[in-house]
Amino acid sequence: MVKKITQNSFFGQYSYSIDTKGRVNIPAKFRQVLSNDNDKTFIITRGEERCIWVYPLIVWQVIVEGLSKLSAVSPNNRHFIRKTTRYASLVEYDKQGRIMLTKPLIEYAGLDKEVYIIGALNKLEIWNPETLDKVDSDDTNIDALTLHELAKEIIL
Amino acid sequence: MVKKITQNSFFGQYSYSIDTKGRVNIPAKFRQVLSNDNDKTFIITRGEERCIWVYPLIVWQVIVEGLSKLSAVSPNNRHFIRKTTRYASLVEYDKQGRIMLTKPLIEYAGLDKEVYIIGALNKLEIWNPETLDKVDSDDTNIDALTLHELAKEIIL
DNA sequence: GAATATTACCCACTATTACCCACAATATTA
DNA sequence: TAATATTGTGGGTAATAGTGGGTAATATTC
Repeated sequence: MVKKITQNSFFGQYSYSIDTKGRVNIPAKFRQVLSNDNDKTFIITRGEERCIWVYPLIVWQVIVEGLSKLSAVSPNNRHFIRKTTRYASLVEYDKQGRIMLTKPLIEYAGLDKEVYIIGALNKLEIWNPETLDKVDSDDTNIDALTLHELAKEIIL
Repeated sequence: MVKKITQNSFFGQYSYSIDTKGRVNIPAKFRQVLSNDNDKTFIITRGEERCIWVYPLIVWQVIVEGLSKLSAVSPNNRHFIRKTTRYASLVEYDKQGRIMLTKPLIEYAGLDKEVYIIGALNKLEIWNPETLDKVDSDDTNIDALTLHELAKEIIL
């Protein structure tokens, strides 16, 4: 039995392949820490930097709640809400543990046969390996000083 | 019964071997000081300088808590979270007290049959002996001033 | 409504992992 | 010192995981 403490908490990088039908396996390690009330259901949507974000149903619901509290009067908020929900799609995994990705999302993330699936705490990310490596090595967006501050607060 | 004060606190260096299935024994001395709530579970991940870091579940949990407080909206935070969690993997030790290392981590640390397992306070480190010796004798990375500062803070 | 594409639901095969049991070497206890 | 328990290491086997594909049901298009 899986510990409560690790539920819906994902980390690690895995290499998987998409088949001709657009299906990808959800890594077994991730399926094992899903809380039961997710009911095999994920929400897939556009992530930042050309990846696909995969949220367990329960986690997604919390996000929606948060969004609904944002006032729709502010243009910023409206934009953020639209951006987050517009490309979202609900999927269930099959007997073999695979979900089917939508064509628009596959295209958005530029996915080929091989993909990386990485755990990002409350969600998963699906990447074209090349894209991830590029984003990873490109630290022009990253402020080294802030990183250093973060590292001081969180003892590794 | 083990004293609270020594729980999840590791010291010393041991020599062990990895078998053909990628399993390594967790030294008995280390298993004995694990707090029960770890439930035989570790998180293994990439360490600095080509070693593998092995965190008891409870220790890791504190790190994750810190990370969860960071918003994913900031690129800096996303980068830091991904960097920290990307190569992590949850493992349990078996009846014989062994954990199974993942292929990517074995490769990263350049592990052969023989390894050193050393206690590093809140975590363990698994090294290829050659790599450790090299890192150990090469102190060009060490900033003497920082060492001096550390020595002032921590009475040895 | 017919033709075509898409999806849901099976089944099958292979590689990997989890779960045993075994045993020698070392440590502990009587 | 003899007996017993623990530790480190190896290996066999059943179960699981990852991947591919067939086909019937459903949806879409003309």
